[in-house]
Amino acid sequence: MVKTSTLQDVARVAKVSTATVSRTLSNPDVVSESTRNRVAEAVKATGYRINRAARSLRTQRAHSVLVLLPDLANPFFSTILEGISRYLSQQGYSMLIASTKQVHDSGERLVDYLDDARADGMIVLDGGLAPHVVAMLEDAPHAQRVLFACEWIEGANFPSVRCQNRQGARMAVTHLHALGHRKIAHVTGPKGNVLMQSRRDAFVAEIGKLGLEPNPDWIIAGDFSLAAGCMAAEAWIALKDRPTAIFCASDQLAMGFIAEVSRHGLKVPDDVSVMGFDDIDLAEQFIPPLTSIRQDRLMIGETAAKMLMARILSPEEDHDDHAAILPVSLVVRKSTAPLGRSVGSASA
Amino acid sequence: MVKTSTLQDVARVAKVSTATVSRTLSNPDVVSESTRNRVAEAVKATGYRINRAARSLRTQRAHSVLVLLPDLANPFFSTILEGISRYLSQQGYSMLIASTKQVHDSGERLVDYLDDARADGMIVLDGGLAPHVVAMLEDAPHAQRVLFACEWIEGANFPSVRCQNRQGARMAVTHLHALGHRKIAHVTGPKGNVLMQSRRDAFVAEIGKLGLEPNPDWIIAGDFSLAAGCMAAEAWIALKDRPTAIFCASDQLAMGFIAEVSRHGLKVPDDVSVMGFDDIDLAEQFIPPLTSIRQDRLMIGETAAKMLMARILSPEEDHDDHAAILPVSLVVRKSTAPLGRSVGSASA
DNA sequence: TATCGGCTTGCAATCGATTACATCATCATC
DNA sequence: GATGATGATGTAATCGATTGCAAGCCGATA
Repeated sequence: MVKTSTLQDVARVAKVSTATVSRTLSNPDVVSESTRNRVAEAVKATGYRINRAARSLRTQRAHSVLVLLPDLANPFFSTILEGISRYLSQQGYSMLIASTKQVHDSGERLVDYLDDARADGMIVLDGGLAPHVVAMLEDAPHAQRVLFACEWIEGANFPSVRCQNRQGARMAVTHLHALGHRKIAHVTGPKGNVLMQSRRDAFVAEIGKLGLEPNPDWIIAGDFSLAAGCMAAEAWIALKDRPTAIFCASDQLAMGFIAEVSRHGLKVPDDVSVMGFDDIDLAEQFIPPLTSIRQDRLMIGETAAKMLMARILSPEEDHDDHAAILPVSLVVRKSTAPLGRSVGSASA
Repeated sequence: MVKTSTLQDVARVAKVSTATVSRTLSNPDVVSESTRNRVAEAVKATGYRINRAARSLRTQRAHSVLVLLPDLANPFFSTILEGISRYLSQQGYSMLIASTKQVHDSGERLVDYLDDARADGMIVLDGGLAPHVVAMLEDAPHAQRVLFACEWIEGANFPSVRCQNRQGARMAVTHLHALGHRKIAHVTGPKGNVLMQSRRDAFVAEIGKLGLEPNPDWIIAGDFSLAAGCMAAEAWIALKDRPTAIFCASDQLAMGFIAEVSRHGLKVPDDVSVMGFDDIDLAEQFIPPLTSIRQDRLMIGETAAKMLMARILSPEEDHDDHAAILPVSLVVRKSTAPLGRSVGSASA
């Protein structure tokens, strides 16, 4: 922190009281035009910058929002952050970042961020919070200030921004079915994860709806990671009756899957069609370019920031937008292909 | 921000003055044990949380650091952020994030973060700041509070954390040379970028040192992105005399390059060896797994945070660690192979 | 002319924590 | 018993901005 001029300095130069300067800055309509000009000049002359700590103390507003990630190193979140930050900075708010793991390890409590005037609200991108942490957040008056994005907590009542996970899974199955595939497998996300559940349940439902044979062996447990994708590929290879198409719950899973089957000399999509979920930036450049379900991560971020800011700025108001469900779309690329193009001929 | 109990409340419960409570919390040694216990109990009873805005106002310390990225959506930075955040939170500091582009677009000035008491210092991951922005940062007393990581500003005097870019480029050339390659190309980073310059210069120097023919056509201008990698591949394909190995200035470039040559029916590493720089998470899972120069991004982040914190906590002291140069290492995977394994036979 | 309302502006309290300085008790020393 | 050192605690000013209230000024109205 660096010494700069204060309201007092500006007031002295403009020959008015600090009250007038403050009003000029935050509510210009109530001061006369001549004063306004004088103050504006004084501000320029002194290079005045408001002291946010002082303003926060007085107004009880931190003017910043905490974004909570399960894992900072996961590239999936970066575009969401971009969206959040874009809206926040437009509103004069700053973005604090922390990871749930780190907060936990350092012995801090999440609610501290709210309680100690560091943040006015938080956007949580982690549906895996421990129950006692959730309980603290649910306690009034914190609950008003918390919003979940992407993931959420089953049974809790926080506002949230989600994408159409079930719809995405349905689109995936429909796509593979339309290509002629009848034996379709699913590699799931991590156990207990709400996204994993939504996508898996919708997958199972859609399989049933299309009259396809449900086979428990064809639902392979994973965890969204590249490594899990590799392991899923091993599991798939070991199957006696191999599905011809795989719907992975994340792009990273799909990439790991493809990498591993390639190592075994199998080709995608010739030997097996594989698709992902998320449409991360790299999906397009992967070899083969990945068919995926696209989420608009920028919009997720912006929507989340917007909803939270609305609640922060008018806490009294009844906000009826309790959950924003954002659309997903199917992006067809090269990792999925019609059944029979070469399957059967090439079981290496 | 949410109403909580204050120092006053604790003082009342513990039947001491606020001064004593404050001392107990920040400098326990100077209060008697009995008082200390009484205060501790009162803190627990009231659920007291320090108000950071008030503390910041009084101490002139924001207890947070701004991290400035060129682009939030770039996954390269996420692990660095993890490293920074890890060290900061350990020190009781928070991490603010902004992108240079956004700050610029919103009309804010970077120095405002320092001037308005939002941050005590900043870590800049963008070497492409406009000169007038750099000039403002160089002005005392800001300069003490700014540190560059990964990239830096040529000619400016900020402390910085870098990795051995030149050494990395040398290792790359040596590796390819050892595989028998004699015609080696380089796809560069963006024009004007300091990393691009370091890597390119070291590349050129090493080519000369090994007695290889320098060919200006074999230095292809890129910009670290996937798309640029694709375009570089086009350029390479169009060459009459094609180099047999390509050293790309980033992994994304290498991935784009490989994707594009694959689309043209060429194989990596059979038809051409390609390697990247950075060793991002995905490099290992790419097909083929990417040979790369590894930077320890977690350590870059931690080191940067540590150096900056040292300067923030004792600004008087003379810090002699002006630039930390972190080691890189060669990670050999499947995208590079000995010359002649099949080159020449397969110019499809 | 006295009164009133509207518009501007100033005074001063306030937000919550820190800290220089003063005070007080205790105990050792001469 | 006076003196002073030591340690523990309290008093009150302070950081810089905001805002309720009061006051001053103006012209309009009765």
